[in-house]
Amino acid sequence: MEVSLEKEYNSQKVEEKWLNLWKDEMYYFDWNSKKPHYIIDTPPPYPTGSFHIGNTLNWCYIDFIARHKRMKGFEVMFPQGWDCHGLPTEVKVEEKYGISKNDVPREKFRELCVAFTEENIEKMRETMRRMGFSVDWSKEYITMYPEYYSKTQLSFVRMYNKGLIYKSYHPVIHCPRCQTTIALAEIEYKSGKTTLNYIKFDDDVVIATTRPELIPACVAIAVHPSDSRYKHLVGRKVRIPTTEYEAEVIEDEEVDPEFGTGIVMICTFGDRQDVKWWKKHDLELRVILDNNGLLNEKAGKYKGLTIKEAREKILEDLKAEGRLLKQETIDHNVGVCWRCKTPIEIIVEEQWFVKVERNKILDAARKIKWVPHHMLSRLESWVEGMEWDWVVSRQRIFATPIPAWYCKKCGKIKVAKEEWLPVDPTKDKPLEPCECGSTEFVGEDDVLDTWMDSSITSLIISGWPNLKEYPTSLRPQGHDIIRTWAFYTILRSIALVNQIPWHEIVINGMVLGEDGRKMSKSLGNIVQPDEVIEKYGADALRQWAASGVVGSDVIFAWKEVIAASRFQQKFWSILRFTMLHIKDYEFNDEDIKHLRDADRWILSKLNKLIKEVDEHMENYRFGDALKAIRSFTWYEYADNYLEIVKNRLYAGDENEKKAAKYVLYKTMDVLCRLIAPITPFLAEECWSRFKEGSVHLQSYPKPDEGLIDEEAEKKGEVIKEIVAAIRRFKHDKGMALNAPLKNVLLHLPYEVDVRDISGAINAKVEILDVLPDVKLRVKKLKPKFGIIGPMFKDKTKEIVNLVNNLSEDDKMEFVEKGEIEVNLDGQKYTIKSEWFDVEMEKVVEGKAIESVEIGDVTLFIEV
RNA sequence: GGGCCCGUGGUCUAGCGGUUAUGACGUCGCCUUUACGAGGCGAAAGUCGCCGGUUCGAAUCCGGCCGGGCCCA
Repeated sequence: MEVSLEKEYNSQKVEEKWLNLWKDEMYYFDWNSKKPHYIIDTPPPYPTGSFHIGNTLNWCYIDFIARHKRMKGFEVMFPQGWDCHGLPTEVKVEEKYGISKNDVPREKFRELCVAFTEENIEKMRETMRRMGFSVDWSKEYITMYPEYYSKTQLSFVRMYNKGLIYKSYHPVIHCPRCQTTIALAEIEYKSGKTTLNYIKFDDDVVIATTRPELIPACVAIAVHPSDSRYKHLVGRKVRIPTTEYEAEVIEDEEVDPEFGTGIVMICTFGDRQDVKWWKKHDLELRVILDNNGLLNEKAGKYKGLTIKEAREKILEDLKAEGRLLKQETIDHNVGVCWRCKTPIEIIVEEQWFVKVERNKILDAARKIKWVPHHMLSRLESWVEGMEWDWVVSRQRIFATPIPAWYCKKCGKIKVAKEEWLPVDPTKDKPLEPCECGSTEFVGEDDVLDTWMDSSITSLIISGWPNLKEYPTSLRPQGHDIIRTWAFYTILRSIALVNQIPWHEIVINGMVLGEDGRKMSKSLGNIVQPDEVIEKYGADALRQWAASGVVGSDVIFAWKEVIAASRFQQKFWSILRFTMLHIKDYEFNDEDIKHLRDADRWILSKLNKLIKEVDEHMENYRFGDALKAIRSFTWYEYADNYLEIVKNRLYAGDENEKKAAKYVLYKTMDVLCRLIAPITPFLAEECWSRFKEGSVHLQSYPKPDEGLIDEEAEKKGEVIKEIVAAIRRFKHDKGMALNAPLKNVLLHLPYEVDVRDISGAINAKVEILDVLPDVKLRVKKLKPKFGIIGPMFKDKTKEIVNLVNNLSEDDKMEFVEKGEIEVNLDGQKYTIKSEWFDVEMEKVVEGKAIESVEIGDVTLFIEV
């Protein structure tokens, strides 16, 4: 075993070394293991090609949990998936090859997307491996491969057969540029300016609209029921300008009387509010916009125009008729396609829908433990506000095909049988004829929303359709996808197996840039994990990740990473010191009999630390866990204990040394294991220098209750305080800290081991039985408000002041007798000294020695 | 406009009814003390966003306001 350690901890060298030595098999999950199982439904990232710092935070949390649980004796499944399908890749591939998806055969385009995604996945895997995540790579799943998407299709078939999926005409959100339907969750809102037009429909009916091009689609006119200006209009039929249609004036609470004229036209459809009103008032449907973005014959003479052209033309016509009364510029928010930022439209099309059973989902969500709990309300308010079912059909190519056909003869829908899967209806045929006897079909060329793939991850990792066990233990994810991934997963789990998907969900925050704002290219505040790893190593980045609070957004801070790497150096120096002294030491539990006060003190603290850290880890408080480890290691163990036992280690007798070495060995053993989930490389390297095997295959430390000893802690604290007081004394006197002192005399009301004190301060230490010429004095009377407050209520402050203002002699008498009588507002009160914490002080008069007070200890120092 | 979260030394943060408000970074002194100078010892620095209320007592609980963030409309 190597005993001399290099002075500097080189994280790059160490981390690369372990990346080469560790085997993937260390983290393989075994269904047959007798240990309790812990299954994590990890997020399958979208393969953009770069594993960003937000992913890093999320995966650090997962890895802390996985490693901790493993060491606690669980068989942990930490799978890794990739959510591949979707528009972003289609767009990238189009850019890369300079083509449009319709320029090549569907199959060819799909192949290009697959190849592109495979490269991206490989890049992201590299970063993940470099971070030291204990992923079970044998459980990797990739949603674009048939073995995965056939399960997506299976889930579709089963939900269709249960009546949970249907086809229907419905208003849907449509991106005119991408030529596809998008989900509510895919809308982004951008603020901007627009023109509000005041248009006269009738002499006393003037509406305000930002969408004049939709006037031909106007199916009603609405006013607020309590708007006295327009009471008389309700029920009147008004001719709609530019058309032959008429619309009735109706009342609705949701009309904003402050906006425009307080009269609003309802169109099918200008925005989601129109859809709500259309449904609520059972209005006519007059769709004037086709999904190619052009107006149709229902728009009359405006047929064939684009939205923009129609707007100009209609405004021009209205102006000519004298109907355009006023135009003003206003701020408004416009819904845009999240991908291409084109303003979205609402159109009516036949689509596939998944039923949203709101109450079932809410019941299920409430059975899951949410960490932090308030994240549940985000899901609740989302679900409660849902107006439409989930549109799952998309007009794209790179996605899971919808396994359905339409009979050419009778038009009936034919959904695939389970055993036919996977299928691609654009090239495969159903294996049985239609009920009408026909064998002629048209394959569905719409595909499924990507969330249909990724919302069954909890099921897939559990072996579905042959579930091995369910629900899973944990879902770790960001709060940005509560309304999508979390919501859809719960929906699907209920729909398919009628169970919650996980027992717990832990939500991580977003990573903000150093300026406290969301990381974005335009702000130039992006930090890539690879850059941090290159400079300070994965462990330092992992410590940064641990330092936040789960659920809160975390600011990326280089100084945190630097502080983390300094701690690693400190840890390493402690190991160096340890190895220097224990190289010839055989660990022996018998040596416990040689322990001195200082040893028992630090061991007691160490065992309390174990309890504390484990509790923090169990509750996902990684920041608190790391903080506890750091402050114990640095400020208790290194700064105090090691300084105190140095003299014993260098100059003590055999038994004195044995005790200290016992502590050195034990503490390093525990610290390596405690910190292993957070800094796996550092822990492994340190472990390997003094023990066999991998620290990651050890058990998490368990507290030894027998070593938790309040009495020892009290004595240890006194030793520490005395040593610190002497240091301070020397510092104040301008002496070197190791300068010898003639003599130190101690007076204290209990026995304490002076061996280490003497060694640490470089002086002879004697215990005095009797105090020399000193005077006792009451230094402080600290009121116990918990007792006095309720007793004296509003008199409390005055009582406390009275006591504090007593003369020195009276205070002394008060403490000696245990009570005193005071007058307040002519009333007498008896005050007991036990209602106060009494601090005494000793004063030496006219002596050539200095005295220092620490608690109930008096120090006399002869220089 | 709605929901949720958050305002504590220069910066970030702990505390969430009871002493003199925690810690880190930074700042300022001092120190070649044989693991670590990326270290050690010590010091200065805060009217706990503002205004009310509850209470003997509020950073902490309640209400309002102001400011920030996230998600949504």
